[in-house]
Amino acid sequence: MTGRRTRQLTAVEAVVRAAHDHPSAEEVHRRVRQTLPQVSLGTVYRNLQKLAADRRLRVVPIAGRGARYDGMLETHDHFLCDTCGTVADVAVPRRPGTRNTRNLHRAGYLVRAQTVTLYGLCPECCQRQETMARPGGRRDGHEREA
Amino acid sequence: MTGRRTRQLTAVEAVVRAAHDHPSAEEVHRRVRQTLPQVSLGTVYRNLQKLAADRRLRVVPIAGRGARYDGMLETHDHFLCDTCGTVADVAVPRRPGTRNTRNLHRAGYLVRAQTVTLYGLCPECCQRQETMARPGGRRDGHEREA
DNA sequence: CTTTCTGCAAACTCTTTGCACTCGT
DNA sequence: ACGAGTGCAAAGAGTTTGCAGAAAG
Repeated sequence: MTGRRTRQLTAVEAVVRAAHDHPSAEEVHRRVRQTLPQVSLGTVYRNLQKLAADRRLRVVPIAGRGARYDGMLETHDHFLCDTCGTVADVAVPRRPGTRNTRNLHRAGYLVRAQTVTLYGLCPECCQRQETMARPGGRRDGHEREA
Repeated sequence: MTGRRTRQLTAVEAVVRAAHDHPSAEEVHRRVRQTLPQVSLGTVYRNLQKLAADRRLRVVPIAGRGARYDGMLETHDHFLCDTCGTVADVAVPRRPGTRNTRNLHRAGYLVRAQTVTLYGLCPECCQRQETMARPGGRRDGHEREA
């Protein structure tokens, strides 16, 4: 499954690895173009897929709208802001024992990886909401936004 | 944000609540039609959105392809099979307060919910793969964490 | 030289939306 | 009766794919 090392593949991997935000495919395309101005979006998608299949990057699925890509391979988790939609890397320390998945193993599952995803408000949005919260005004956190 | 109780809304909620698999919007539409034959897909989407906003169901985002809906509101987690793509409810017991979201709170995050998603092979696919693995046959060397 | 990969554009899938009409309240 | 909700169909967003030509091995 190794395939050829084309400059497009190399560039896509470099971009994802260098990115500290969690870029969408379209965003990766934009960045790759700074080096290889005429790469096509289709090629970016193909290479992202290939890298994901080879486990050289992670795919972070987001509700509704498309996926995000994450070059960080070490174990870490994600925080998704309800309001602004940004994805942040967070460390949710867990015990190394993986005692939790033991009963799954017994049930016949083969657990390859696990992700913790947290939902809520990021510091910025949290503060903004606090500022808007006025006595008498009722607030409730509904995700919307586009 | 309550809105009107239309028969479409009621039917969509009933279907999602009754479902034990994790149906896609299209699948929900198919099922709702058994009761209300001429509901439109658009309406199903609108009602699924509304129910999600009111937190009367959960949205389970899947990589690449569309979202799945889950009527089970109690805390539980999901297992995604790498091969067949099915979503299964699993119980990953955790200690109530012990998760270290405390440092996130300190950092200014407001954590509303958290999900654990496990990836790997479901019992069926696990067995199928075992059967195919022959001595001398190449191994697909993707062993990663647990 | 062969085979895989690319660019392009069209096709596809999933989801959202504008509009006129319907039906809860 | 008023306006939120609906059906329909068309538009949007995101992703995949067929094909002729380019380029990695």
